[in-house]
Amino acid sequence: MIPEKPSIDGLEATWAPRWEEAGIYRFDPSRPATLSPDNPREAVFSIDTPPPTVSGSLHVGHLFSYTHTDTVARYKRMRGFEVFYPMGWDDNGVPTERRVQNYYGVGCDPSLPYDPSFQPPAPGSDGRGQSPGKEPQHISRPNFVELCERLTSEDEKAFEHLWTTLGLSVDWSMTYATIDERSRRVSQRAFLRLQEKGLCYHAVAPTLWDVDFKMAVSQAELEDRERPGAYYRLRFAQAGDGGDIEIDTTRPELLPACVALVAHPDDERYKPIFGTEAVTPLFGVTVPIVAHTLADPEKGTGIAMVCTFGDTTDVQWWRELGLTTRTIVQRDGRLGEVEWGSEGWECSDPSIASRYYGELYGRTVKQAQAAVVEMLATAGALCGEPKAITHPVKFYEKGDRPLEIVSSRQWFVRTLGMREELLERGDQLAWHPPYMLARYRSWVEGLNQDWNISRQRYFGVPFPVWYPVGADGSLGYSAPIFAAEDALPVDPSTDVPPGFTPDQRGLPGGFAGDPDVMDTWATSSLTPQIAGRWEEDPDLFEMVFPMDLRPQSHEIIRTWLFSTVVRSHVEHSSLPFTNVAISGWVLDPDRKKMSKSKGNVVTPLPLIEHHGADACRYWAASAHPGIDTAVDEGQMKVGRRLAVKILNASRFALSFLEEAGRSSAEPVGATASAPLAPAAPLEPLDASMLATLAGVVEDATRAFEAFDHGRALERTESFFWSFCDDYLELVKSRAYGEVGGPDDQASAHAALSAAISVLLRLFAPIMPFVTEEVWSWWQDGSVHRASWPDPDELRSLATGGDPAVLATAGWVIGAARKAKSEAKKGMRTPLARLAVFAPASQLSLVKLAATDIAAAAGLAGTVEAVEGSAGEEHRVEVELAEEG
RNA sequence: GGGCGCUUAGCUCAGUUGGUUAGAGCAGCUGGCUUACAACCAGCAGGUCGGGGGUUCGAGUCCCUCAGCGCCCA
Repeated sequence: MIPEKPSIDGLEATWAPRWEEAGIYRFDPSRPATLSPDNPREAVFSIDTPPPTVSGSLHVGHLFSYTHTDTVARYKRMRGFEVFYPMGWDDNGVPTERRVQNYYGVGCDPSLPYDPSFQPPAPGSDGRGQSPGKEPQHISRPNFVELCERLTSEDEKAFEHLWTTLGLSVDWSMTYATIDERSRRVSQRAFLRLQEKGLCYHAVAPTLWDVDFKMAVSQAELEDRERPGAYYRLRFAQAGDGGDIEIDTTRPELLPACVALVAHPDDERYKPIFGTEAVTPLFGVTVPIVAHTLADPEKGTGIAMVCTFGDTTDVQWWRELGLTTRTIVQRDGRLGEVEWGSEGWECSDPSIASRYYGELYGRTVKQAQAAVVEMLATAGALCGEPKAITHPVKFYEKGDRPLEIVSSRQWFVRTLGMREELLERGDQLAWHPPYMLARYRSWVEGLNQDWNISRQRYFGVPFPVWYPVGADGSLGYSAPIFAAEDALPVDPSTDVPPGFTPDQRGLPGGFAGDPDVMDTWATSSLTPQIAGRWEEDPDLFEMVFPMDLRPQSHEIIRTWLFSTVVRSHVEHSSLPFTNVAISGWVLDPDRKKMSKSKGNVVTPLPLIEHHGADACRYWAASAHPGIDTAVDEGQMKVGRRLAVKILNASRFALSFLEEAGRSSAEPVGATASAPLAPAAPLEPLDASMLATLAGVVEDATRAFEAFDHGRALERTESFFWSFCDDYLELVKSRAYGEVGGPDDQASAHAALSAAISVLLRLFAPIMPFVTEEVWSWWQDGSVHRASWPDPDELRSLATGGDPAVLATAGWVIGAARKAKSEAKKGMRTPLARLAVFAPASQLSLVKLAATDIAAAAGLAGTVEAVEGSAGEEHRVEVELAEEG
């Protein structure tokens, strides 16, 4: 049944619930074995969905990149694959934790036991928690996690609403969250496996540290930011003969932590003094003068002071040169206590050093810098004026103050040792677009520290580890107690290790839980294992792993992609997925990067409400893989117009079938279930159109196989518009039965229904709503479970079809339209004469469609075909009929 | 500092191994209520393909170089 006045408005609300009810996107684990008994894996297309951070806000970038993936999922489903397309929620991590703390006015204390009767304080009226200054209520980690789960389930609803309105074809029965029980179990199991393989270790080491979050940060979470600074030139004394050495530093406040001076081994200026010693100004500490190739002779005076620790180069020098450690910066970013003269802090005069240091103790690094500079100036150890510079400073990507490097106990994964293998894995992966591999390679090549997976936070997956408490109350870090795999997931803050009783917690001879949680990437690096139910549903895991597709954006290649490759490499000796499709960023309409601080973030739902989901998807799908794209409502309007056109053109083409008295059950379309078999051979024009369409199907198929939905759409769309402008106009009269006989009319009807059937299926992955709506008028089942069009089937229908016939006929009626338009007449104006001047080969094409051309052009007589000599320009002469 | 990408009409972008006169949409202009569509349709106009050099019978496309923008890494 074709509605009288079809509309694209409201299709989302109609179809999204019907799809869910009918379960047409449900993954059927029994089907792959039916499709491919020898290797069920081959019948599956699995997608490692990016779990969005649910405590973050909805962003038009979500609409953009998830549409890309959905077009591929829909395409593969139509190709006959059983598509595994779950959704995940990334709730684990710092953003959620902060939100919960503010919202409920609570703080987490992992030393507290779980309180089953705990009720959260009422959230603040504005959702921002308790009144400022009020001391947060301290609660146990499990209680805190419950609050996080309560709040994130609200956020998840907003995302789910967006996804269903957008028409994502995910299987909602497979949804996971990165903090749910399975994710915790999988993360802990994978951690224990790392431990067994010796690929994970626990150590006190220099650690990148955010002084506000009071949390370790991994190399992957670093961000360089250009900050103003200054070079201060400090005068050191040479030990012994009393000469001076001048060094430039941007961090004079670390002078008390100086452990050496370093210059390049080839630097002639310093060669003579390598192996000798220098004395620090103010504090009188004797430090060695050493050589290392990382010292830059061009920088400052070419000799630098090494402090523990000012930056990652200091760490490298300290490690490779075997230097001593003098720690002054504490975890709160303030300078800690130092007992000058004690072991490790030997100096020429402890009382002087203590006096100077007294000015610095307890201050922030920034305050200490001002103080130390003043003291240096007074002491005459500062050479000249500070030289202002702008330089890159390392920050935690979510942090506000520069990172410090402190010594702390952390869990590390041994990634440095597997650099070569990881580079090989990157080469084995199919990258779309291919050049994104370079980002992975440059990241892996630049690794300079093992992956720190522990975070001093609460809302994350705990380490399944306890430590024995010694008789003196100290923790036995060298003898950690690991949970048994079959007990997972555990929370060591409430669960008790094997062989202990709850009352032994924290007591000498008892145990204590590891207080840290895993880095959020340590969990999300396992999304293929979590979604695929690793070791919990082996049949499923076999069918979906390694995943076929990992869609993601380019800024998390070094985090999500890298860490997922690491986990799969060490646990499964394989890639976690075979293809990665990288989406570009969405830029604001002025092509600027969107950010909250700029206030230019566009939210997606209003766009869908205004333009329709198909229109928004059209805009998103128009983008090519990896290319940054500006929000363009103009393109959405174009998409909306296309959707309306699909509706109207289909209504027109299909109306002939209804008029001819066919029911929807009859074989009217070239579908797999009902292949079209016309009674007589098709008219040349009809066969030409279908042959052209067969080529379009091939192009679109090739594009989708390369994950290039933009190209597939472009080819389909451009054919569709010429189909509407030229073919529909040419065939109209014959389809109405105004010209030609019953066979000619039947040919038109057959070609129209075949074309609409194919076009709807080509558009279905991109515009699921309007195509489903039209499909429902005349076909059984969902277009999204129909088979992808087959070019060979189309060609067999269009036997002998020559695409040139339609192209030529279109050129001729285009000339007629142009003549009418230039004469400022309406398109219905009849023609007195239409003559085509062209070589014989082209004229024969014109003759094949002459009747349709005459009818479409409004020509009463016949088309004149005049053979031109070779080299003569092809042209069409048109005379309009006299008025009246 | 090293690397990657981009630069084509006023705007947003196509242009797949080099091959007729470089395409589309939007915006603009001129027309048309046409029996699918006026939230529509038809037509027109608009480009020395970032600059320079090279390879080639032939370059938007390949090579070199320079510039601008963006990103990645250090």
